[in-house]
Amino acid sequence: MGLDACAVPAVDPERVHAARLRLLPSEEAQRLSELFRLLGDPTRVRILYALLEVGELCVCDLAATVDAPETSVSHALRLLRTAGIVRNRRDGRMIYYSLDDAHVRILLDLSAEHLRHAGS
Amino acid sequence: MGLDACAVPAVDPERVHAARLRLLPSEEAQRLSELFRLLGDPTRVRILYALLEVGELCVCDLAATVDAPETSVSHALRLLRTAGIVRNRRDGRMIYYSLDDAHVRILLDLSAEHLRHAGS
DNA sequence: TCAACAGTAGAATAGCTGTTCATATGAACG
DNA sequence: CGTTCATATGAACAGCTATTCTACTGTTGA
Repeated sequence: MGLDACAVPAVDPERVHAARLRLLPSEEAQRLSELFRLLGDPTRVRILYALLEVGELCVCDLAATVDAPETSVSHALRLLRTAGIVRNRRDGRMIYYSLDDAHVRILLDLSAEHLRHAGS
Repeated sequence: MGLDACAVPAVDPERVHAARLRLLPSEEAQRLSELFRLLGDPTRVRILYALLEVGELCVCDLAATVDAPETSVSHALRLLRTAGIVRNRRDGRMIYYSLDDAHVRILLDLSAEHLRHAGS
């Protein structure tokens, strides 16, 4: 069914074929890796956990919380916002951020849980 | 309790203090982000999903499965092995890889599940 | 209207990262 | 032994990315 375009010689073609049938499509792997990549930065992870714990914070308080310069936090937030992971709301001169993705929230929750229980 | 070292002015110091108390330690944020960073590459994600589905594959068959050059796959596997995410086993001239981290397995499972159900 | 403030946006830079090529290891097999 | 096969390793290079500095926008309040 047109799944064979491998330029690499296989040792066990049968197993490879089975694997390729069950493997997630490369487009989804792409999207998933992009999500993980966004979580792959200490500042962004701390920002997300702060939002997970507190619910909503303005940029200034987020910066104070994760102890990073405001500009840096703002840049991080833009990436997360573009990806639909966080959402913002203006109130006066302040802009409040919060989580906006149930998927990510579960991922963070699960990971925090495992950090607490496992050594690694 | 020595949690205050923020060079950033806070608007709502009380909320910031509460957030800082509940925030995961920066060392754990570091480790967690390193894990996510390893998952933040399409080739590595596909390798891991192939192993998740099939259980065990040699480098050659992994390369055929994810359709990437063997050298590239080998490099990716070294990163994952160093991080304790995969394990290898020699059998003759072939080396078989498999998942070696329950935490990561759950993360992958959960993410695949959400990819199937949600649009994003 | 003007100054102060919260945040955004852009450019520049330095460090990291994935890929590729070339070479090395180590096991099988004649 | 020597060749072949499966994989690992190291170096080099190009592209990406996080950070910083600077300048800008939009809001408040006098």
